[in-house]
Amino acid sequence: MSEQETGLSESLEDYLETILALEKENKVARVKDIAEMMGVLRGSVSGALKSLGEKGLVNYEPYSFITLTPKGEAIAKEIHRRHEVIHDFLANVLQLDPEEAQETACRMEHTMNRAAVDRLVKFIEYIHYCPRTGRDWIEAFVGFYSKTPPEPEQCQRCLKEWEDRRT
Amino acid sequence: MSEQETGLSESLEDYLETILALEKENKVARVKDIAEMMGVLRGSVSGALKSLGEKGLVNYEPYSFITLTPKGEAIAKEIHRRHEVIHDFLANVLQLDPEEAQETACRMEHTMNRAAVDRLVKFIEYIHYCPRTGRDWIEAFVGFYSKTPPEPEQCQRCLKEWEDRRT
DNA sequence: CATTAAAGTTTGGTGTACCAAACAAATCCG
DNA sequence: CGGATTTGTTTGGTACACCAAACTTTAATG
Repeated sequence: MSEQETGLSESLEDYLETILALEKENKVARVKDIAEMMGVLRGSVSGALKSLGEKGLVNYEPYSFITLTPKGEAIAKEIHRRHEVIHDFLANVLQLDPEEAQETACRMEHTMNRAAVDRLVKFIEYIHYCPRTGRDWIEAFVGFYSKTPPEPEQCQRCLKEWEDRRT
Repeated sequence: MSEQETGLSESLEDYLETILALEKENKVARVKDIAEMMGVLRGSVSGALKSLGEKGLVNYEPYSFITLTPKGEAIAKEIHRRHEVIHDFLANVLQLDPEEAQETACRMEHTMNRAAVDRLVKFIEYIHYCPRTGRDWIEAFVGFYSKTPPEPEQCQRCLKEWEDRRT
């Protein structure tokens, strides 16, 4: 019981997310595929499924295919959504390289609750919506973080160019 | 060995961070204070200190006062820095309420590595440096997330007001 | 300085999450 | 069909992080 709102451990949240992905890909999840996708042995999966089954989050009988219950699916989808939002921010706003964004999102999805992620969604929307920011403002961020601090006049020039583009 | 770059568990990272805080406050850390600050029993602290001692991160002899080694201090300061950066983003950019920002930062500090936090620092700087954004742009975010999506003309009005302020 | 209280340690036990490897069931296909 | 292969389960064991409570050391003070 270490986690955020779901009352599940990171590990169990990951299992649900993985099962959701496999359900989409195939129709059901198989122990072997879960194990491969998560990089654990099949025995570990059996244990986790027993636990998720007892919590009413997966439909699981030994030797059966595995599907999410409505409750499990709701959690899986929420975690997956958190992952995507966070990944979007890391990759497209902060512009971390793809691999790093992916890995970091995998960890962060268990540490930001719904309220925080919702606010992050709004923030990303805000950047795109507000006429003062948007795509080109994000792109200009690359120049900011990769070069030494810009001269004030460089900012003025950039600002002027932007104003010209707006007319 | 579950964690980000330090090779330490979240738990051990938290111990280092707590010891750093206590060193600042008093001169050394005491088992009792660590336990209180972290909400664990003293016995748990002894175990953690043994582990940190073996790793060369704290100076620790049974019944002695506790201080960080240079190596331990470097890690503790880096974790603390991550906490502060993340907290700043959550509280002052996303504008989450203080308690939530605090708690979320405590969890996130273990999931973002140095590169990600460095980039986040740059991003926050960028918001304040770039003449198109800055303080008032952040403040206007409140209006964006608390009300229904703004009308385009509302954005135009807001933009005009900003341009007027700039002259 | 001797006793008591506070601080620190140790031991045994819990729950989680994993692995390794022996085992059982299901499936494949000659 | 029926053995071989694959897939899934179980069992025993490790590591971590904690608690509860017995115990030991240190410190406080009458």
